[in-house]
Amino acid sequence: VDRNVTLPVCNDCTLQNVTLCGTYHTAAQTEFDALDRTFDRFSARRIIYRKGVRPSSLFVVQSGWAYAFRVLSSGRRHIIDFFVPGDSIGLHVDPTAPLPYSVQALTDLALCGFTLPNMIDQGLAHPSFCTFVRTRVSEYVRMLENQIVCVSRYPAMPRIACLIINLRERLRERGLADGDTFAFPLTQSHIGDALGLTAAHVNRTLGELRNEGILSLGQGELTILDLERLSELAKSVEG
Amino acid sequence: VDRNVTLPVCNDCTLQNVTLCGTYHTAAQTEFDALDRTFDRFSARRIIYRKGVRPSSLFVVQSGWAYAFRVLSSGRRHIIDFFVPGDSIGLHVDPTAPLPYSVQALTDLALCGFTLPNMIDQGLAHPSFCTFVRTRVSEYVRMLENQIVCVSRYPAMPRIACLIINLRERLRERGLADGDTFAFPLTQSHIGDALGLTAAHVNRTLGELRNEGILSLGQGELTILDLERLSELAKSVEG
DNA sequence: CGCTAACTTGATCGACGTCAATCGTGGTGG
DNA sequence: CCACCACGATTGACGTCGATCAAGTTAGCG
Repeated sequence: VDRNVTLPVCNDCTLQNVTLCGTYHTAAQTEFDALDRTFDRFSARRIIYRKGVRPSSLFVVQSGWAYAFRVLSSGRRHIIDFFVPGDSIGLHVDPTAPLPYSVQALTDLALCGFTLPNMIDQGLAHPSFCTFVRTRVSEYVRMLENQIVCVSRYPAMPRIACLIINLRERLRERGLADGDTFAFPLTQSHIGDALGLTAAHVNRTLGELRNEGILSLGQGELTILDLERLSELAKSVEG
Repeated sequence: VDRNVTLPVCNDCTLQNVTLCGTYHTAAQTEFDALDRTFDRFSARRIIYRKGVRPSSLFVVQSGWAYAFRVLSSGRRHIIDFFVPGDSIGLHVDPTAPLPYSVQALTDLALCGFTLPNMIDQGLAHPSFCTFVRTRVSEYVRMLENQIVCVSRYPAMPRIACLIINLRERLRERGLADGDTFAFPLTQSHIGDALGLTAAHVNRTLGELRNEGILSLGQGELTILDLERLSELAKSVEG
């Protein structure tokens, strides 16, 4: 963990319009400046939170990807959610309870950190912050509900299509996609562990998508070649 | 829908210690009494909320069961959650957004209703109410995350064991279980639609549980005969 | 005493897991 | 510069869980 003394300037942050901290900063700048703030770098594979600890900070991802996961009693890993730049780590959890999952850096990662629970408690006094939190949480709940439908009822192809469409959406919202091309650091194991599939089967399914000319994938970059058909595959999931 | 003029007296409510409204009532009785309150009865199978509408009331279940569901494009139903007495209907959703699911009465149902969003907005001024809401929501989030792991990684037996153990827990918290016997109005289709299984397969799996002497089930009542082994089957799920 | 919803059971089939081997590639040390 | 290694991608053979389809059977209900 590399903790810098010099904090980045929020006004220069390209994500300020989509982040929790940006919302707070806009709502009450002087109060925000008084917060206990850090800027941390984690290298890929580094564990950021370990399941069972009480979270001490809320992190906002500035760059890089991370993911929340559990290790099942069978030893297999289950990935609950991915974090991309702009996302908050630790927003949907009860800050007074032990974390129900671990969080690991998927790529090199830069995080803005804020001490809990002060940050939330103070922030909630501001309506715009409050709305932001409520919206994110109910968005996350809807996402989880969708995910349950997806993994419990649909075969591999729509699950994968759905994951890719969702990530595309999130990355585009944050200005991190160049048309239908974007960074995609997930391995096939990550995809499998997130969707309840084996890496072998993910491979076969991705192969099919490539053969059909629906997407191309390599060098940590994904390009959707035929959004029409990919959406078609994914949209059976929407209830 | 049968809307009574005479409201039940909260002080007589056997669930007041576990409900959202009970918490509010305790925190601020006169303010609570000024709320716009209703008491509604729905007969079994009646639709309470239809997906896509903006919820106008928050309901607290006084007696009976309900469930939240979506209809998939294939025409199949997916059950997202069950509501038992003491649960709030409409607590985890964004009250300003259209509902992401429909809600249907599973048995005859009695609900205490409160107009939204006033009830939430006013209530949040009280710390105990606020804590209650936050705890319920993060509980629900944890439950959804568990459910994703459950349905995406485990075969039918642990899924069913897990569902039964969870319902047992919730009913016991509310004093609605007589030892390990409790009301169980779900049909095998309900179970299947909640767990991503077909009714036929649920039937075979329940048959196994019965043959093994782990539980008995009939007449809308379930008895856990061997909690030890049932927990064993379910606990592979805990991450 | 029909009628319907729910439960039960059997036969067959397909998607996906498992296991195992191979290939490709980037990083590392000699 | 090259041998080596580890991790990820790829591919094949085979087995299994649960879906599907199709009968029955039971139970509640007017």
